[in-house]
Amino acid sequence: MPKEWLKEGEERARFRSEEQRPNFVRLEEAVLNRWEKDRTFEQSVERRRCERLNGEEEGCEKFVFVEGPPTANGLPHPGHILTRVVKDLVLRYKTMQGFLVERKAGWDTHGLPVEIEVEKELGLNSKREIEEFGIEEFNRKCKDSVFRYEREWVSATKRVGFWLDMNSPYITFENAYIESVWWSLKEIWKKGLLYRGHKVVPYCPRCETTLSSHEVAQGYKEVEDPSIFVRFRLKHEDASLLAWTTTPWTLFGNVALAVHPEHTYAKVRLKGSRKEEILILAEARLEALELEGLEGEYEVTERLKGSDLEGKEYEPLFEVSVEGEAHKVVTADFVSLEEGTGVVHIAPAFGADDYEVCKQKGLGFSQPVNSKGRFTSEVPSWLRLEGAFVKDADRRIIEVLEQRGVLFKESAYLHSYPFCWRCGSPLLYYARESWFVGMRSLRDRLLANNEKINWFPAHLKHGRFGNFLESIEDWALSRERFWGTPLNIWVCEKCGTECCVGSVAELRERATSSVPSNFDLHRPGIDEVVLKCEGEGGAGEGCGGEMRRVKDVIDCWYDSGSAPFAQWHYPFAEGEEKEGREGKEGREGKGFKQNFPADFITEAIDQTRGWFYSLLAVSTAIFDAPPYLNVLSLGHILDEKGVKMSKSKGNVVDLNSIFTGEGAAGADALRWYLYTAGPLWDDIRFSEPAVKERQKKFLNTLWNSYFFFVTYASIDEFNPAETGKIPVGKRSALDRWVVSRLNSLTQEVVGAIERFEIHTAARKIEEFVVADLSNWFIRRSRRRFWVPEENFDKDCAYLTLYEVLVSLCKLLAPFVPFVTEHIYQNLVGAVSEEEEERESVHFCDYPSADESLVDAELEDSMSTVSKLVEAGRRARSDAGIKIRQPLNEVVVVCSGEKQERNKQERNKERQGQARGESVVKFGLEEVVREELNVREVRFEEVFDGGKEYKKVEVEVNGEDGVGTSLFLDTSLDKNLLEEGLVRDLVRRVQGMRKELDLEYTARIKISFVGDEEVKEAVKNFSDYICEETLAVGIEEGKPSASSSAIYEKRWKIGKKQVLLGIIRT
RNA sequence: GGGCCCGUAGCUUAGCUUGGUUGGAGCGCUCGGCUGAUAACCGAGAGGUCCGGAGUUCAAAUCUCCGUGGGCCCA
Repeated sequence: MPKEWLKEGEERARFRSEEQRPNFVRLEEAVLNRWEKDRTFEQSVERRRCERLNGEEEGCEKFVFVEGPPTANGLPHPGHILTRVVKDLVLRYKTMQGFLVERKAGWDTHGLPVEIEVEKELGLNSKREIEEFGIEEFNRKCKDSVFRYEREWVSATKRVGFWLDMNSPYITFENAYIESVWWSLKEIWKKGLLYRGHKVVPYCPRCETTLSSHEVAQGYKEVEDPSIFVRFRLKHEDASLLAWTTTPWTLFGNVALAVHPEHTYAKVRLKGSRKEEILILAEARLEALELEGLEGEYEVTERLKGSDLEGKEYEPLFEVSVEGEAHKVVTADFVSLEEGTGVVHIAPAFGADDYEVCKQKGLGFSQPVNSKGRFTSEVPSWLRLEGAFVKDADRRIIEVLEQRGVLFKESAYLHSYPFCWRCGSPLLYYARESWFVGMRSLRDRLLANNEKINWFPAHLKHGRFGNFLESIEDWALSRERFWGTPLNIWVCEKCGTECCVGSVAELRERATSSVPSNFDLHRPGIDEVVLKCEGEGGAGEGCGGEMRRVKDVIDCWYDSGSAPFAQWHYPFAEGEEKEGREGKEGREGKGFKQNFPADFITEAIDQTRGWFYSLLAVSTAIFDAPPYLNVLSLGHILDEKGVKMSKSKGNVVDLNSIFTGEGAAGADALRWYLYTAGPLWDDIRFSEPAVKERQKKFLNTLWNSYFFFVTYASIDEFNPAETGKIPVGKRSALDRWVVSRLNSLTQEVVGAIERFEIHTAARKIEEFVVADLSNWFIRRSRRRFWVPEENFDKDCAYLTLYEVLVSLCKLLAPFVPFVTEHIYQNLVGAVSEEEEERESVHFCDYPSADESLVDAELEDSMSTVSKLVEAGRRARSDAGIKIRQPLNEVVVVCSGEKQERNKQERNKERQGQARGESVVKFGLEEVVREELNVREVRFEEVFDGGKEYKKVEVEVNGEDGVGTSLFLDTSLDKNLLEEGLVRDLVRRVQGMRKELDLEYTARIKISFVGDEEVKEAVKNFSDYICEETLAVGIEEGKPSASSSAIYEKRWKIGKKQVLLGIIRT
């Protein structure tokens, strides 16, 4: 650009020059520093809070996100990084789309896993030892432990570029949070949904604690247990029901026998060698008898349905007292015919199904085992089993059954049985008293609220999650533990009245002694608070006795399920609650009502029955509303072998090696890898080389495209602001094509992100960058940039590339926020007049497709062009003529319609010229001509090439492509050969310039030694050679002076030897 | 044991909704070409029981059923 174009005193805008091979890690760290310094994240949010729309100040629409709180008592795992970068992508995208997206961090801090970690550290082994150690101190240790790795979490979060407000997070152990949880529990209590009951839970008798399902799953072992078939004699007829069990010790707790109501049962008369008797069992399980060798020694005397057996009474096996009705046959759907006899022994103290069926049928309860897993005095004394561990008593029990003549058969049974993962004791399924939330009665509401939620992937809605809701159980809320939100129920020691305290104020009001202002609501302090019995409602009708808190804490899933309101200390936080989100007012508030329901949450698939459920459960119980409208479930990160990464397996990749150090890939590379690996809901097989590969493929190509632009734009002193707007319609076909592709791409990307098909969006962008932008547009345009003089087409090329790069930055900003920020700040920051525009790509609006710039026909034609070029190259390859050798022509044979279109395209250009517009040189034909290095491209309907022409079929999409073929003229004359030779020389000189690492604009002198043909070729094409290589001259002979400024190299071109020397001027 | 998801070249995967020429890419491998943006790129080649079986159909990677291997959640 000539200097004289500049107005006087005007500073020339220059793009900052770049390294060809950037250190992405350093680049990212620089961007992070700048974000920190400029408070870019905070600004990106605030700018949407109060934006000028149509001249009026108005807050933007909210897009509400709730952070699923992690626990910081362990290091962040690649799986956590995945959720963080997915959240970040969606939230940045929505922000750029103009939504106000606040992002409050959260920490999940309570629960058994935390306690167990601390127990390990302290060397404690049981609840009793914790109590001896002191609950206060123990809980203090727990509190410390949950932030042990906070620093690592915060730094990892920042390092991957997850913009999250970690300065004011919600923390589940804080009093305010607990108070909100208490409030919600009281709401549930007021609805009569919080009740005390029994639940059969996996229980370790040695540790005296229940185990969570996760812990149970860790401890299954294959063991051999006794398998016994036992007769239960009917009271009013001469027959026995035959039942099967693998846990003889549970027979002391027998209360009933269960049969399936629909299945057929057989009355069987045994005869032959055995003592004659009548047994009843499921017909389908008669094989149980046959296995006993009774084939042919029994006959079926009667068949009846299970329901016919209901109500029959039988004689108890042992004299154990039962509270309530007992020893009857009941029907139950869970009775299976796959094992046993179809008659199931029911002990409500030792089985969840057993407990449920007894409750339903109004039967009693018997608990002959204490909390240490030992028999109580309920067991008849003559058995001498009192105090014995239940699992050790099986042998003795079998002997007694044998003696009593009720043992029908005994064998060994190999199955998997759970053991305590910590101490190795066999677990018992054991009925414990527990507090429940009556979710079963809310089933229909849960299902109805689930209908209002969009699930990604969709199958979860009515699949895994829907099925789970269909058969929802009451929520066993209480835990007999220490570190958790204390259950806010107090019971009167005198009259048994229970009350639920819903706030700290209420606690203070009803306490018999004063509660200090900074009172910690955790155990053990809260256990000391005694209330005065004023009846349930606290209206003074109580007995006046002392009320003490039940000792339980609550399931920490309830904590995180309360996040939508508890993070705002709802309903206690004052002055922030205005209208709800649906209303027109008050959308700017920070309170619960402005942020409910959430628009979006995402976590890994294992949260389906975890957080995704606990949120819905709490929200349904209290507000009867869905807590989130869109939920994205993510897959897990597996290691290279496809095994889930976990601490215990030791296969967790240390992500620090990706974020820091020499040759590390960086956060953008990691993000891009995770986004492109596959659908987010599928598991990802993670490997570091794969991350590197993504970087090589995508980030480097993106960078190179940018680098190319910056390099040449600097040489040419191109400034988009000065060039001004050139309507896309006036630019060359190549420009119009890439702009069309960009807009098509934008359309596809936005659509894919909306469906959370992030991988589709990312892969489409990658394809565009690598194939369309870099390998086609830029490669094809190289010569357009290389022309030394000013020209309209060059301006078009620069402007087009510039615009595409800037748009691409915006399109990519949510995906790879660092490199796009860096590129954007150079491209736009260097030239834009608008202060706001310059600051950050993340303040920009997300691109939307301009459909007027999409030219499907042109895209189609270009794809045909590339097919023709491919075919031409194949033809050359077949003919053994390299691309550098110019040829006379190619002839494309295709339908008349196609030719017509081509003609139109050419006419358009000519009309443009006729109107005096700047010359648009690059039509599609031109692309083929240059790519195939031929002097002419001809289109014919029919062509018979003859033997000089190499014919190749072309595969062209669409109907008019049928029968398209290409003929390459392979004939060579002296002039063509000479030009080919010259191009070989130019190529060698360029290679030498590159080896010398010369400035792009450096001038040189060339010397050469070669045969007569070389001499003649150089003579005829010396201008061309000089122009291409920026040489001031080319001379025959060895360079006169041998100095260090001379670089000589001997080349073999075909069969010729050529010596080339270049001299810097 | 139950529910849901996944299985395509040595590896990573597209295609499956709506069945229709010869299942398409990338990495890696062999050969050739291009290149003063590129760690790239282009052309040719080698590499597939589309997990197995059955069914529906004129036609199945695609739809249905039954297996099998893996994953997740729950018993």
